[in-house]
Amino acid sequence: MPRPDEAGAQARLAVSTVIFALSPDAGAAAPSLRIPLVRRLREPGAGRWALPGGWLPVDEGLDEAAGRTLNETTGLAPTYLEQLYTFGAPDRSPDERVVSVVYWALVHSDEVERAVSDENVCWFDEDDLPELAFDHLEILEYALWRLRTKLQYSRIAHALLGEVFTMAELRGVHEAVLRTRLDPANFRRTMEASGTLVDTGQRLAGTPHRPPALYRFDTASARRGDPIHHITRTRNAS
Amino acid sequence: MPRPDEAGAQARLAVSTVIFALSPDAGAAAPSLRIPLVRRLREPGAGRWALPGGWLPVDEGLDEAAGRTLNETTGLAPTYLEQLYTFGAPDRSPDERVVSVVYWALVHSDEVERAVSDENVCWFDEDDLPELAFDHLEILEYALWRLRTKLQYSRIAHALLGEVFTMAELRGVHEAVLRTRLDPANFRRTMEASGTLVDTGQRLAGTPHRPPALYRFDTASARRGDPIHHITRTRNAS
DNA sequence: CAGCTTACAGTCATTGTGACCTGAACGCGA
DNA sequence: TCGCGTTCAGGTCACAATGACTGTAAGCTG
Repeated sequence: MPRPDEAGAQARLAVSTVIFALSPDAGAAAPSLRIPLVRRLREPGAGRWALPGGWLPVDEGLDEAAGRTLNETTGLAPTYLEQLYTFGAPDRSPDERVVSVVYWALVHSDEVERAVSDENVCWFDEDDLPELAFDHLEILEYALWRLRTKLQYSRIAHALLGEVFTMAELRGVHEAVLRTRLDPANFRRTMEASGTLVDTGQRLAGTPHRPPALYRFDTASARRGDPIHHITRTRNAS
Repeated sequence: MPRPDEAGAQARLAVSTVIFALSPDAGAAAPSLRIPLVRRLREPGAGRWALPGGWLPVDEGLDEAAGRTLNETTGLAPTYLEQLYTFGAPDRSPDERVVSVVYWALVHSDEVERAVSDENVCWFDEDDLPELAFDHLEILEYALWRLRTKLQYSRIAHALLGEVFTMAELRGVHEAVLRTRLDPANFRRTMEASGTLVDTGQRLAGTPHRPPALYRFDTASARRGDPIHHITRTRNAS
């Protein structure tokens, strides 16, 4: 790292997070992706919706700042948090130069109901987004692309579900994210071959049909691939 | 983007780049990956080797700053430049808080000879690295992982070669990066099926054996995949 | 021209995957 | 109680992709 040449004007560092969850109405219809946004109260961009975030304190790490600001503004505790990209075009904010380190997060569907529900914090459906502030729409679309891409080679769908889940629920996550129908038999075969699922032995009772098996994600087998470690928190209170 | 809560201490923003090229001794032995590093002249970390980079000016974009600092310190003009990751642990620099937006770049092998050759700018072999300053070793290893991973699903090997190349040269790039032997016939079949190569019709004369065909990369077919656009410059003078 | 090396083309077996089928297990209504 | 419908769960079949291998063509050297 070089030495500061001058003590003059400098870009400000912000941290923002794109949060994904599934719509809780998992009853009959297919679930859809939802994203919480916060309404901006101050200029620039007052009134518009924006990604939750905040300025980076001098003594806080990037991952910690992303998790904290996300929790402070939405009350959510993510199960998956990963750095997405750093956006720093000189004109992305009208007044001053702002560089945003953007993260993306996945939260359990049952966590959504415990989230802050405010007139300034609102959940939007993936294809029913409002007008966003700054370049946040571009950021959100990039995060969506990354989620869809990573779902196909990594095993992150469990981060959108609860502790245990049925094969049909897991398939529903893939179908909702990828926006396509998947063959139940082939999906089962692929997931069982991946070795990341553990059959709990339990079965979900009360269904009008044959009770499905309940699975758990094998945390031991998930530690390969990306060398940058991702935060996979157990839920903590805000 | 929120409003500054205080005008107090703030992290400084730096931009660094991990540059990859192949060793020019493409005569007989297999080429190897080489990385240019610069010697730090000032504290902290004076005397150690570090990634080329510099502070981010207020009015310059991230991509532009990465390309400029890379060119100023090494004299290189990269053919491929992509953002890698942003490193911002609070203790990664001893004195002040520094957040580094790190890029990775590929340069043509013939570009290496035009590069600055200084006692403060030196090329190191991939497995003969010196002691690096700060967390730059961790950064470099992550960039290496990304290069190896991306080479297998994207077509970026041409960025390490010249304008035209033989199939054996292209295979040599893959073998050098992936550190493994590849079957010539299967490699040819895979590359021809990818549709990214164009036969120039010319053949490389002067070889002691059957003259190989010269290929060119099909720039039109390379525009798919990652929605974040990468800089693919034509070479420009420093 | 013999002999060598590399370029390039083709074959065969294995594997992964999409499409489809069949039986099993449950609740529900007649 | 007994079909009956629905979903779970395990299987087969066909095709594409790929690794291992063999064969032929085209240049140079002695």
